[in-house]
Amino acid sequence: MSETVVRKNPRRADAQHNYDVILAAARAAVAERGGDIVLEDIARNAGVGIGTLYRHFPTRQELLEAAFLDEALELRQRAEDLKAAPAPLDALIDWLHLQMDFGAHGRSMGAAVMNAKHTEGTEIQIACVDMREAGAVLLGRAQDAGEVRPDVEIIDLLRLMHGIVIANEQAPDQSRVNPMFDLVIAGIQA
Amino acid sequence: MSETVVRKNPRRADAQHNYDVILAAARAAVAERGGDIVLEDIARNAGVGIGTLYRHFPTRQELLEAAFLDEALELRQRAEDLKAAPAPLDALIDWLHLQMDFGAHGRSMGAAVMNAKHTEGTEIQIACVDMREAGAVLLGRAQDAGEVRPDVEIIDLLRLMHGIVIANEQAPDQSRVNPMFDLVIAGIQA
DNA sequence: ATACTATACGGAGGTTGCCTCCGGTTGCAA
DNA sequence: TTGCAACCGGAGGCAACCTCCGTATAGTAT
Repeated sequence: MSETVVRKNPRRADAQHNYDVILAAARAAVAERGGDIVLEDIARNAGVGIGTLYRHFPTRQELLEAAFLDEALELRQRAEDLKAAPAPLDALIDWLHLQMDFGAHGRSMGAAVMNAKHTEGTEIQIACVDMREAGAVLLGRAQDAGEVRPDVEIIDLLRLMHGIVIANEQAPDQSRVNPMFDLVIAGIQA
Repeated sequence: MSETVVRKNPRRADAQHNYDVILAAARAAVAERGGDIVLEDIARNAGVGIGTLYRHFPTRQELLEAAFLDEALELRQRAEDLKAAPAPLDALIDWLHLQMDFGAHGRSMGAAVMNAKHTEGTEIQIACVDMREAGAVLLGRAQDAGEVRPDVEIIDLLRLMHGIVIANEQAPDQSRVNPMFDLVIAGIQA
């Protein structure tokens, strides 16, 4: 959750410290308010000036991406764990459920994490690709087992999970989430 | 597109005129910029003060809803038209495609139009309910024909359409939209 | 035609959040 | 210890939101 991120060209100790503190504050804020965080609040909670925040995270997007890095890593790990599960389709389903849970404050995460189209080599970009590839393995297993149609692609599934979350985000009742999910699952089965 | 909206307690002629002009400006803006319209631009283009805009549309949401009223009406009409189509499932599919096209600038519309949970009796609320019910008829026909599973609900389909649109909104390539759509369609079939 | 008033107009200005810029500060290597 | 590259931080400019209230006028009553 809060391991110090190591950088290629090492920064000064104070800079690294501020980076960590800001990131921690951002994570806390995202956890409770979702993606519509107020950057100046983050800075204040972190005990740094707004300028410092912007130096470390030039865009709101970058801050969000950094805040979600852990989630991407964990989702990848969960996929790894599920590779050994006996029922490939169930494993895939479980993992897709996790996708929705993790992206619960979805709008924010979605844009940041779902697409790995960002500047090559970013930590978050790599993490996203890894996560997606791990998911692709789960999908592949289910396909090899003949449980899922071979033409289904992991990116579509991930985006659908994301779509389900945000389409229900401002709805008062979350009761449609599961039916929608089941409908998608029905759609991928062989 | 621009029929004068009649109101219960008639307003002054100048007020009605301004209402119409503002709405026209809002529709134009929405058509080209999507939901992230700038209210002061709308007012300027309409040739009224910002105060006047806010009197007629106290919240951004209300303005958007009013701007999308036509689309909801047209979607309802399209559903009516498709009721006579020979192939029920194809008719449903066509209509769902229309949903995506109309909601193309989706984020804005989505919240406003997809849910009919707003204050009872609003024009837009009624229009949404009507639209959805018209869609439900299409769905029902496909179900009666044995082409779609009987447990599918129209609300889930609409939200999935919405979800597909917004999940792809910030993606550079729209190429996943159709696969995702097809996947959903596969999921509803009997 | 005139006067009256409920209704409507409009924009100045307060608020919030975004982001930049640059004078001052400081870690750290020599 | 010193010098400077790296870093800090917040003042301030900007954009958009929204409110408030003095002014204007449509519609009506006389």
